[in-house]
Amino acid sequence: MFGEFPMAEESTPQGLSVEKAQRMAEFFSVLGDPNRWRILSILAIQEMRVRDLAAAVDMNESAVSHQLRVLRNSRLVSYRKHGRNVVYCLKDHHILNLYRDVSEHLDEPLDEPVEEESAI
Amino acid sequence: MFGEFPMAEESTPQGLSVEKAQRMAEFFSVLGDPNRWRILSILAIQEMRVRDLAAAVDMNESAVSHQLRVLRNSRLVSYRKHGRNVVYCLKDHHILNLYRDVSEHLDEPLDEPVEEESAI
DNA sequence: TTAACACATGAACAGATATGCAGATCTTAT
DNA sequence: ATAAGATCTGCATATCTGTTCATGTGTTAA
Repeated sequence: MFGEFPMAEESTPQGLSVEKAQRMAEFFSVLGDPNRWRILSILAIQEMRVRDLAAAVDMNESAVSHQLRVLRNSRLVSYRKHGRNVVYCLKDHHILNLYRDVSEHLDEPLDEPVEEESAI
Repeated sequence: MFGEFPMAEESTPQGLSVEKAQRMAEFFSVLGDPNRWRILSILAIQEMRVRDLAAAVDMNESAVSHQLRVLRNSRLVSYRKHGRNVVYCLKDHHILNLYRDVSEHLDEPLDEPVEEESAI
């Protein structure tokens, strides 16, 4: 199930390969920006053209365009052209699962380290 | 289910609040680094002290310690002290769900924009 | 054709981030 | 007590990232 992310013990655990870790990190970085989340959350409600999107998130149209490119490259949004307008919409709804999972995580309590007696 | 992430249409869709988007982004940023993924993936296999972890990911012990602090602050790892050693382990296994979901996403195909006839 | 509009793109700047080094803390061993 | 070991922390720095401004491309309207 976890591919390169085995749960079984080994003598020298490898974990993810550098390449896979890199790809993971690249994707999560895309969701590591608040403005991209705001854009995505609006597109989850309704598709919208760039101009209106910029107004909705109170951002420069250019900035939104730059961010939309990032989201396109990550295949999180798709788009279609309406004359001189470009309408964007949420493409991969997997993102809603991510939102839910992380939302739950953010509500979990924080706990303290445990002190033990003997050394390793 | 999605809290501030409603699916229903509105006259002026709001999407996530700036604050919620910020918290989301902060968490995803933590997973936006390849070395942190490698650390997490090893801790998913077995708990480990800092020194061995550093050797396993071929990183400076200081760098690993810095990253572990980030992971601690995000409550992704927990730790316990064994004498002068500190043993870290994966705390929140939600991360395995995230890994699975994103892994699937990364394998999805990329498609092209659709050209339409009339303007908006 | 010309002008206005919508969006994309490239360069540049400011702010954020990861890493390495040096030093500090705390623990165990001699 | 002294030394050595394991980890953490503050600082400096090189790199990355997001935004803005200016410009470019393509489309609609006059």
